[in-house]
Amino acid sequence: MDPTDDLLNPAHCVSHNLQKTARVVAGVYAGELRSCGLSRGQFPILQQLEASAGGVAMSVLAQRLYMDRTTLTRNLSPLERAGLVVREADPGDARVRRVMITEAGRSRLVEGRKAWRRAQAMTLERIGADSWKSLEDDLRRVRKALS
Amino acid sequence: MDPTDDLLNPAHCVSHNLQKTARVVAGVYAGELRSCGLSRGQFPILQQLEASAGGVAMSVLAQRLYMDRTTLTRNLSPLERAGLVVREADPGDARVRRVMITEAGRSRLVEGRKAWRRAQAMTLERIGADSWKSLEDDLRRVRKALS
DNA sequence: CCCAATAAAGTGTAATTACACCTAATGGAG
DNA sequence: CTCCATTAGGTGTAATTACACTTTATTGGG
Repeated sequence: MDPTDDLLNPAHCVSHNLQKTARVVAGVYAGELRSCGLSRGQFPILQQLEASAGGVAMSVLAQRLYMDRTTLTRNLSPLERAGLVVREADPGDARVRRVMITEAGRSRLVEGRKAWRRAQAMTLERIGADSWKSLEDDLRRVRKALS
Repeated sequence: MDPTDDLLNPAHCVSHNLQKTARVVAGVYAGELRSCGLSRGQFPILQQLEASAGGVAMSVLAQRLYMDRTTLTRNLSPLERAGLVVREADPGDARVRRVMITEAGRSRLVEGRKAWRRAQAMTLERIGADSWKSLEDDLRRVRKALS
């Protein structure tokens, strides 16, 4: 008997298991980040932008975040309204819009990282650092295998 | 040096790693389920309702799905509009609304499970069934540890 | 019995997600 | 140089997520 037969039961759904675990974990981070006015989705965007000197094109940023490009467009709106990022035309290619973090964005990130670190430390303590190390590798493998 | 120091770097964020992996995987399932008119979020709800004979209270259903109760309220709207579920008052407690799957919901689930099984088989083939077995256990442990 | 604490559920608002579709700019084939 | 396939990006629409707040019903202490 094929041992994967058991896994073809909806209770073992890869998508739903990841989804609901992500929801539970996101709650911890959202709770800490709220104190500095950042949402769980905004922090990774700013974090990625800080590491991208000179700005980065929408499509490239979306790929790095494993995010749909149109989702990123919507998610940047509140950040732009808050003055934490700017979008400006690329001098070499008029189709490209380069996204950049502002000074206000950088200083918000300083606060954000403190909150994030509390959430990460809290989470690691509860699930175990070693446990997370192997889980993180497994998740990376899953993304690589499917994209 | 504390080996968890390295994990306190935003690149190792538990929340974001789970979130982006969930997004990638969800794409596979959404692609297959679209053919039968169910979204990635609707399938687990119907699946859970089919296993709950006699209907189930909103709060209980939300807990079983590791979902916020108010999120569930919104997610049931399209399902109710489509006639796949009904909400009716509990005879014993007027505060409680029992959610039930309809006949139309059950027959949609028959189609949904075929689509789901394709997505699950496709995913397992790419990430490896053994790999998923241990990952599934780890994810369950994470949920248990945080909720 | 009465009322305050608790519990179940919905609503306002806003962010997150993404498919289908649209516009505009680029660049290569002829 | 022209034309059109390709690429970058935004918009319409709709589902997903969840906090703060409200409403309604139950229940337990006095």
